[in-house]
Amino acid sequence: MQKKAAQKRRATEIKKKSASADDKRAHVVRCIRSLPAGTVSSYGAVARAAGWARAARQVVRILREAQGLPWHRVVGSGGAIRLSGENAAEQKFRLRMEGVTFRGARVDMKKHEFHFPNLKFGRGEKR
DNA sequence: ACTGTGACACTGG
DNA sequence: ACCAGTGCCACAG
Repeated sequence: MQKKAAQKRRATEIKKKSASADDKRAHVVRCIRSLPAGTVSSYGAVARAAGWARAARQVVRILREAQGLPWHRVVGSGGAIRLSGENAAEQKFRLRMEGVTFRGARVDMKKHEFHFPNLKFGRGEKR
């Protein structure tokens, strides 16, 4: 049975290396999917909610790559639309369709920011 | 290995 | 309100 033990050891070692990044991605995806229509969140907030503080840019990457996500519900801090041209228009359009209101060029966060419930991924560090 | 780039965030003028 | 500078993580060249 040493063979089996060895196999297991190898497996856990591999997991130790690759697992975390993938898990984090999964958490981010889940957070985004959990955004109710008519609400928004920010890149940084999503990252923290997923237990991956300071990974706002990775959230962006995921938003672009992953399919079937309510990408339009994620904006920059303060409710700023960070896309440009057609994309920005598209996002604003979709948000408005869901009843989201704007204050000038940005989403009215007071009214629509979504506060993630305490999910227990891994404590998002503080700064 | 180093540099540049990105749908970012935060601080300080 | 607008801009730099800095920090951040991942990926492409």
